[in-house]
Amino acid sequence: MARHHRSNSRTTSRDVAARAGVSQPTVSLVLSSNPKARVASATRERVLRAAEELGYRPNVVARSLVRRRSYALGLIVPDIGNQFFADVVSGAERVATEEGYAVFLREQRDVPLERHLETLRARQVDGVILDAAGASAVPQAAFEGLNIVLIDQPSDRWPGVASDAEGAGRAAAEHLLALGHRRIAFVGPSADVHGFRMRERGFVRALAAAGVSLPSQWLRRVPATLDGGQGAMRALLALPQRPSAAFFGNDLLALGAHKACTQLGVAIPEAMSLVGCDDIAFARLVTPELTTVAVPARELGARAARLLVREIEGTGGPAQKPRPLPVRLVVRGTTAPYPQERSA
Amino acid sequence: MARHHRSNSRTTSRDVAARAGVSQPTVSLVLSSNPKARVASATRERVLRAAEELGYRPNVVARSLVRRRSYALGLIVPDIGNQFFADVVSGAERVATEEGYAVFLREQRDVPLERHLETLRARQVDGVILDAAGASAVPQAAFEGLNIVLIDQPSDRWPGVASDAEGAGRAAAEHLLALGHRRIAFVGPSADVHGFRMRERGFVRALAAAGVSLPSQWLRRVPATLDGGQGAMRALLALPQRPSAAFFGNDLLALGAHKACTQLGVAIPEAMSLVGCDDIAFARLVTPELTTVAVPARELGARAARLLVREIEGTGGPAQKPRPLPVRLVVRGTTAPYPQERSA
DNA sequence: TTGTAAGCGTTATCAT
DNA sequence: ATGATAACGCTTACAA
Repeated sequence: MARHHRSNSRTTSRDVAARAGVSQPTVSLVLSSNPKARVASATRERVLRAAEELGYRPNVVARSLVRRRSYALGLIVPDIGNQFFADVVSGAERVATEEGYAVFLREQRDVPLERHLETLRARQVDGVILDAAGASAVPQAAFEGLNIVLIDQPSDRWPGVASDAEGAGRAAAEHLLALGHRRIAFVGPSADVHGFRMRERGFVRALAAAGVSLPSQWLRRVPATLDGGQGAMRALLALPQRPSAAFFGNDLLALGAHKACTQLGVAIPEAMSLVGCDDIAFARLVTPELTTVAVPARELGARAARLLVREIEGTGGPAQKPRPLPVRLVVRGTTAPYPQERSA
Repeated sequence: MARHHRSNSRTTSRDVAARAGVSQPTVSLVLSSNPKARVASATRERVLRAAEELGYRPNVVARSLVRRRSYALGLIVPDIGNQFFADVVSGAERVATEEGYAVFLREQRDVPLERHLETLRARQVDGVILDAAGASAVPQAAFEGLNIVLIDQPSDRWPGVASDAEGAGRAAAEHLLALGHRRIAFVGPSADVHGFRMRERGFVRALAAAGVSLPSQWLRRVPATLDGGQGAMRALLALPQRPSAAFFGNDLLALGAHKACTQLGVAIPEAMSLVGCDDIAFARLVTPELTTVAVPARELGARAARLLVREIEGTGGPAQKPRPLPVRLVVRGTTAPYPQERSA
């Protein structure tokens, strides 16, 4: 194997050209693997060898400038600390890398979405994936000339991917109903995120379809955290009329509730059935393990990236509306038949 | 407020120049806020207004090409799904953004470190943060001409930041010893990561200093996951000679062990004391809550980014060796005095 | 103080 | 098949 002089990126296509005894554009022709440009296999060999020997790596920045394509994507998520979003990021990053795109990661936190879009645009990203960001609240101008893909947030302006959030809620409700529960609570995130609203809607509708009502004191909105879920369950348990089961907008909430029950000596699932949503790894940590609705977070990220790349490159059909990714009820230990119905 | 024509990034400094009636370099001079270039405040005003009106955003790619600085950082972590690394990423991203740098996120997974470095270099990143990657196993050439900062992985070639891993192990040991435990196990990740080895070393040394030995059947190495911890604890409990307490290389392992004890009816902390390490959010989920050693993951990421930027920009002192970030023992519910010693 | 010119490292359009 | 030549949008001397 040839000895590399320096894999230093200061080596330019000029250097390679000099060493191979060809012109600089020829080097570009050889290495960019432009299909419509044939080059004599003899010179091709010489160029490749020279490049190899010099450890040449094309300067992507220069390429971006002239091609007006950066082969870079922006990825904006609310909170990387949340396992669910971490998985989305992981999936998106993998696909993007496979497709030859690099990804600029942004956490929303206190920076307004608009600013993120601005700075990403300044970096000439070819597109942006927005996960659960309040895209509708931002002036159109901010998106001008940007390829956008939304995750869990339908829009008729931009394409997107989503899980079957309504189906998730429905699956949870039907599971609980089938077990004989009729006094069922719902605990949802206070954040106004479309996916969460849909989970709630699917749940509420399925209850209604079964003739089961959801009184307001059993419908609680709290921050989507462990503490939020814990507080909500405490409140529920303090009610004169306790529910016998509850569905939660995500696993964090459900796990918080799980803890509240354990602390207060409320037996799970005998005295209280719990259903979460997402199926994060920690759902199996608690005892009994959490019954939940599995949502394919990584797959969501992966598809978003794939969709965006397709959009950028103009490949793929004419914006075929992708149907939501299916969710799957995972029955574990936190749900049991409603006590009174056992004889049935 | 003036009406923007289009905040489209196709607006170039030329357009601004035309509208302001100045030459293009003048626009550059005004907007790049180059200190050593004074421009008449009248023209400055005109330029700024024109830029504002056209919604001009400088093309960072073009700037990168000529400055030979991309104001972009690479950030390579083993696994974003791991809460700890997610926090590191979050901290690093925040600081980088504050300092005007964008970050390319890379998950190691199956892609070899060398490849990541290569593609990041092709993108002209100004530096790379490497978290718990096997940097020493990679040929020097891969790092040639790259600014590197290591996290939790000391090296005399590159600067880095680390937590006081040895102190973490020591703190855990001293806590357990103070409670009267003498039969103490250690469960560590099988992965050969420096930080983990140091946690182990601190732990083992503190035991030795107290005259307590760690027989080999109480020292277990398993994958750093919930399942790994669960399996390790099962094995420990199956031993003819059970330990009365155990320290774990990270919280995932400890939580897995927690679950194993619960499943097998081993009372925590009465029959088994557990100490984790990291203090991830889920440490408080279980009942009783996990005693652990808190490691400032976000701060680690933040400092790494700060250090890298300093290195890149040549500011800051001459590579002052930063001391490890302090860790803190958080005593919660999984540790109790050794039964026999209660009378003392 | 400001305009002119050169060049960053590529790709792309021509001639040859 | 390959080599000039001209961009891409910006920064940075150097003139004017």
